[in-house]
Amino acid sequence: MVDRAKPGEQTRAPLPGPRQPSLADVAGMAGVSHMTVSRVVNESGPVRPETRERVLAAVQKLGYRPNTAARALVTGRSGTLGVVALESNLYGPASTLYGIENAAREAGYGVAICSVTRPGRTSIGDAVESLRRQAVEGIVVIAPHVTAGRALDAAPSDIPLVAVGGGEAAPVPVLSVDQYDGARRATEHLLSLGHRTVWHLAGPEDWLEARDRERGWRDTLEARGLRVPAVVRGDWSPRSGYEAGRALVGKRGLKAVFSANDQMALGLLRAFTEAGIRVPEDVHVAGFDDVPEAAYFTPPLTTVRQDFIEVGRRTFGLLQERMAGGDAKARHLVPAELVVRDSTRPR
Amino acid sequence: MVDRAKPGEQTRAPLPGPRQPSLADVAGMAGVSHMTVSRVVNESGPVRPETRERVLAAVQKLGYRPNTAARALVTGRSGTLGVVALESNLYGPASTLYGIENAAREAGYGVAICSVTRPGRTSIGDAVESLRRQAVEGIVVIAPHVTAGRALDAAPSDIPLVAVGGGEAAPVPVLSVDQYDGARRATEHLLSLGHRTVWHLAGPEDWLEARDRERGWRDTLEARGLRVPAVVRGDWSPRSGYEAGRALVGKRGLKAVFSANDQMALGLLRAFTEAGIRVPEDVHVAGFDDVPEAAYFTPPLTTVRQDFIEVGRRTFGLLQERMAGGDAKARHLVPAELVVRDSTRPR
DNA sequence: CGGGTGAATGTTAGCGCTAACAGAACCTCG
DNA sequence: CGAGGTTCTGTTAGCGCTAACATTCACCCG
Repeated sequence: MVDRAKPGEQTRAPLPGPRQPSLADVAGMAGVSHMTVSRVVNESGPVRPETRERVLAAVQKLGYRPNTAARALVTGRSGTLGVVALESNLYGPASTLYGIENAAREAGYGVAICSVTRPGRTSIGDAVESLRRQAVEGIVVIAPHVTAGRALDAAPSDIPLVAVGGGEAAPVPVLSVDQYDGARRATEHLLSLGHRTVWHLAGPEDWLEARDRERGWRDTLEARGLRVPAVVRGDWSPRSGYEAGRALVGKRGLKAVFSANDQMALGLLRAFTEAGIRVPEDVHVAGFDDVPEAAYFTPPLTTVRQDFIEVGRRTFGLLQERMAGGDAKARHLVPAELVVRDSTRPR
Repeated sequence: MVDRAKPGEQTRAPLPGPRQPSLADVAGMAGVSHMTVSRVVNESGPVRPETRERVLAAVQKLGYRPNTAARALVTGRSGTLGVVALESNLYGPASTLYGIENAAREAGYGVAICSVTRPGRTSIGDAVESLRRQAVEGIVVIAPHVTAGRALDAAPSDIPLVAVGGGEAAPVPVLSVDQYDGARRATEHLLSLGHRTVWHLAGPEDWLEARDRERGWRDTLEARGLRVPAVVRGDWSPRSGYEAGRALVGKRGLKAVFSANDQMALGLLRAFTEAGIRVPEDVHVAGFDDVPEAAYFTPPLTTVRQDFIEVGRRTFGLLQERMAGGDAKARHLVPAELVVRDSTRPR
């Protein structure tokens, strides 16, 4: 399959007015060759200050803007990166995207995006392909999803590609927050309050982050020889947290719950409130993410902060390295930080 | 000022391996001219089925991918749109972006983004300029901000540009949710519960959305000859809502509050809870946005839903129209919908 | 059976730019 | 003063593609 999209074909009016000025136009006005203009514009090669002035004046006057297509054609570099974003309206992915985009722009790159709703081997492959058609020089896949990991197995090897939050086995460099350690910290914090065990409201099974967090929780309990309660599973949404909360109400020995994200924790709190269970008096609750709202939940939520902006910046760095020829297959971890609030106030 | 960014200049390794296959390569393998290949690939002009087969096979075998730069150079069309996003990690903007991107991709366009942290005439201008350097064919500015509106006054007229949530006076087509009407509905709903008046926690003064919501609230009260309490102002964040809530506690006649967004409403709820004021028993609260969390606040929040995905889709439609030569300067409104929940349960 | 017709294919030019080299102008120094 | 730099500027070619026109070929019809 090859590019068949012909955007706006029928609808487009003939291009308006006189075309954009070119190097030649500027050159004509400044009385130099187009090559001199190119040198001024790109600051490549020596130009007499006086000549430069004339050229710059002409550039200004004509409103000259380099034609990226022509430049890309001859240099083979488009100056654009691509980002594949899964569920990009979620807080985490959106912030990560933001971080990447900022870092990229500072380095002089443009960013093209392609979002995917339902993950899967094909959809991510399609997204990558769609970006390649836009001639991106490198790709970041924001896809903390198991199938995403599998999709990466089939990742093209002829374009630099890095992933955020991908699995360990991914055949590409991966950067992610240390979910495992974050979960461990949250669980230990809950245990430090004197509980016999900690329940876990996990995220969807096919999300790597959900798995890592669950593993961190489980390992912590097991390392201490504590009972590991059955996992309750949600889908990240507040609604699923609410439903899980209703299911948890009345469980014997329910004293501490670690939710795999803040939104589900919110649902939990809601369900507990409705059932007359008080947090933190009766049950302690911790979340994950530290969304801006978390500090204002009822009660304010103890949670694990992920610095998404930092993740975005470092991801870009990783991609840049990769584009420079480095082929680190390594997995890079950004530490997570426990933020203690009222939902785990000691009794 | 002209493009001076030279991405990855020093770091970049010489391009790896043999270059990407070109039309000529495919042509050679299929035993036809490059022009025939072009026709097959673009489905332009007649090609004998048998020839097409051969060409397609060669395309497949070589992994041919059209070179966008070359195509853009000769056609003058890049197949890319640009989106300037302000605070793109907020729920609303992120969702809008998502909607635009989806609609654009379906129509065969790629999307380049450029986010801006602090708005202002220059920063938005810079963003637009940065996108133009990426040769986008049209631009959407997501910037529900007053200064954004002003920046749009200086918008270049030689590229199709539309805005989301811009002011009425903007010299470009604007699409937005009907903030005024939404605020009116929320206020009337609160009044319908039998209150003498409704307090308002407004958003930042320099946001158009904040202004429209405030106006909707004020007009509703004034139309009924009701007392208009002094506006309390926040910055959209839960924290500012919390602070506003503390300021409101103890005000005489505080029975109903309309918050300009859900996050601030969350802060309000928090402050009220801490002060022993019960919602909805003592005070009624309504928000704006209907973020996914709103239904799970304590108590679940009555709010005004904005369909951001729809906004995104329609914005793209507007831009497409504009690119086709239409020059509707009109302002398009998407209706907002009141969602009633427990925070305004009648007493 | 010649000439018209239309479908299928090929040829050519050029989009705007940069790389690579070629030339001109100016120095420096023995 | 001229060989041998240096600095500045110009010329040429070609990136991969599509638009426009040119050509070929098969076929139909009077």
